[in-house]
Amino acid sequence: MAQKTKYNMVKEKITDWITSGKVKPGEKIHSENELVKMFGVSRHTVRQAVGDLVHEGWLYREQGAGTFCSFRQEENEQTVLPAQTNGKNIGVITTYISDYIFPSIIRGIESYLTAQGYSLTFACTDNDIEKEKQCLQTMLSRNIDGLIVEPTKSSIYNPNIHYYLELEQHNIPYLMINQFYPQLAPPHIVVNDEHGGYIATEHLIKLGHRKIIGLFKTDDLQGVNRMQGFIRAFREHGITFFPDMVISYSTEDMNEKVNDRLNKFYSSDDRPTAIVCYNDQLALMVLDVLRNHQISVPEDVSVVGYDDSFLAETFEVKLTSVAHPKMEMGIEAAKRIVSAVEGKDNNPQSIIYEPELVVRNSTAPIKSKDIVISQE
Amino acid sequence: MAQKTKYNMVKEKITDWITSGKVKPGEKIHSENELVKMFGVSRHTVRQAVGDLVHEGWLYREQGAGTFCSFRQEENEQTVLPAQTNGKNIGVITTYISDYIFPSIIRGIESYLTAQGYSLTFACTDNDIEKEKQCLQTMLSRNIDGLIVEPTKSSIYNPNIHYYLELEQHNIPYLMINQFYPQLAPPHIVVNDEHGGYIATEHLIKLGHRKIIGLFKTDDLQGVNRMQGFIRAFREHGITFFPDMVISYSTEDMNEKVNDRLNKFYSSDDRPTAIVCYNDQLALMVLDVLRNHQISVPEDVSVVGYDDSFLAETFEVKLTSVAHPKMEMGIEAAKRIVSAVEGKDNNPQSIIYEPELVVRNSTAPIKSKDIVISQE
DNA sequence: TTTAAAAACACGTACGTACATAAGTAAAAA
DNA sequence: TTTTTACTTATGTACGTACGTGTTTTTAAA
Repeated sequence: MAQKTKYNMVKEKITDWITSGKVKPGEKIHSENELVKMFGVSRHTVRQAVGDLVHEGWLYREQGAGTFCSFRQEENEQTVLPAQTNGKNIGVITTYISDYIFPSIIRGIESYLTAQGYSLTFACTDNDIEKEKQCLQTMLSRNIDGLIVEPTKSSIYNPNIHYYLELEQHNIPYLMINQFYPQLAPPHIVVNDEHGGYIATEHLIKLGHRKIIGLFKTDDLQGVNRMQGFIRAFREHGITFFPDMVISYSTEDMNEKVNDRLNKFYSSDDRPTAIVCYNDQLALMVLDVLRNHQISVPEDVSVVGYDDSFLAETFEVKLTSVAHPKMEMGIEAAKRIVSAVEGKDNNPQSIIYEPELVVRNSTAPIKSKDIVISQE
Repeated sequence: MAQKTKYNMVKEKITDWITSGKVKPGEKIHSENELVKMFGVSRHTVRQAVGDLVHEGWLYREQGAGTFCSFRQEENEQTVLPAQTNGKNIGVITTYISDYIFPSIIRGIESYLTAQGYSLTFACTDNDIEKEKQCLQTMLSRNIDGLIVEPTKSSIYNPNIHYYLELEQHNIPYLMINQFYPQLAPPHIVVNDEHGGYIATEHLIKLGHRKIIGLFKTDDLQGVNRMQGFIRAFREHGITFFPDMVISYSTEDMNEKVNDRLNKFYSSDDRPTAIVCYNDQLALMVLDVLRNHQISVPEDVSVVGYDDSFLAETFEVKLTSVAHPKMEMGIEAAKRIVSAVEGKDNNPQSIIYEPELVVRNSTAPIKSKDIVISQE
């Protein structure tokens, strides 16, 4: 993960010496000038590398004598924060708690943390940047040892970046779930939403549908990615894509916008034969609108949801939906933050889950009368 | 102490700004180039000074934006754990988080606590007594200042009572939500579930139904109370009540028991004309079973749910359901625990919300052919 | 008015030099 | 042999330059 700057490469080499046992605690490492010659970099660069390692506790310097390997690398992380004897505290910040999908993630996190004797401090932002700021401040002023965040409005610029930088300064590990801010490039656990949008759309294309519309929430990256997968499916299958086939909305204008556009579509003759939805909850809304127009699913129109929530199973039409491991993601997030907090894994790796399509009754092959002459 | 090197002098000046309050947490300090001019030193020197202060936790840098004052300077001088001056910590223990109904209560609690600068430590028990014990232990070992609990399996004897007694010993206020252990008689915020069960049943009786069955989860007091209301409605309207009209189940055997009994009913000739459900989620299950038997709602059978959740509104048949103020309960719980923690109200009063019936499309007057000769 | 490109700005990396200060070493003096 | 001195080597401080990368503001175009 560390960028491949020269000083980072020097740092890596030196830490390698230590971890491999080539240099033992208390032993002198090569002098700055020697390192300059060895790595072919300037003394400034060597000093930056060594200086960093001194701060991180790997080495210590003695003027006039040399630079030496530290005796206690174990205590690297413990130098800043005082030891909290019994069980640590992990912060969790999410956007919505009422959304039917988050409870399973939070439940995953909670179950693992409690089992480990950790406690969980919780806050949610309602997808409001001002509230996110407040939550981060509260978390920082508490003695949290790690943080799991679902970023707020991740598709637009986020002004709260410096709070995350400060977490790094204090050596408090954090990871992002569901989405992440590209500017920070933190460890993250996400679903490959682009692929999810793609397979949902591809499924419909393979059933013969051409007039497919997509409904996506675009104030978070999840929605934007699903939309991109939607569009890619058109391109890769050589199907003409018209911009008005995508309806994007934000949390605030969801109700009006989706209703309006959908009603417009189904009042005209240019009716789509399939609809890809941002999530299952939206799919329910769509089904409700369709019912009001006396349009039956899947006979007249196919509908695909996303999340494979319990809603997909309990509805009158069982929803075809894109599935991803919700609870596992929570557990995995908890596991990684715990091992990061315990210093077992200073640079947790990211995971990208590949979603899968669960086909149910809401999608069907296109009816012969609806087939349009291919325009390619 | 510090040698009078140039970079030490720059460091001193900058820390002065912070300690004197000239620069507040989160505020930007002068840029490196400005500092160069101000102190008449080179940029290298400024960078060394600022870099040191970043490592010491006074400042943090943001590439492209500037250098900012840190939010937690407390750690610089701190020797012991800071006495959590700002905002207290409230514990919340619930049974299930995935149940569609709890998120709104938790959201109510969270929104109020965050607005008050409080933080929320969360745990859930999965309705398991062993886990409840663990959660209570964790909460006690943390420095929580108040506790909101939804009791686990409140209808059977609870072996964790002494943890609550210990809370009282430590003068940590707590209150129970949704249910409460009668043995403790703590302040509680609940819905009058007995009345809820009563009005749901009364509604059906007034529509002419006599063969009414009730499905209730009886491992918590909520379900037991709703069932008692169900039975009282029969008695008060002078209608004979047969014990087999009630199907009681527990969390574990819900799926089999409900399905079995319901299938048995609808395979025989002794079909009920109305069903009272423990909650909306169960109502969905019931609707699914009915669909499989080609029984239509509300024409053939009326169904009443409980909770008035979003499920009631988005289904193909809009559910008649018993409504209670979910989010308000959370907010009210948070308000009361906060005033208890702040000593404004040492003995918070209990609230009992009276539920109301929301009539939608899933209930209808009994069809004439189904009317049975009254037996009174 | 909105949007997009360009410029200005701020921190990040990397090179160079010079001299200071502390520690160890070897040669010279006591 | 011991002590002093000078030299060498090591890190420490401090100056300079240049260009990279990301953010913010300004400007110009649509």
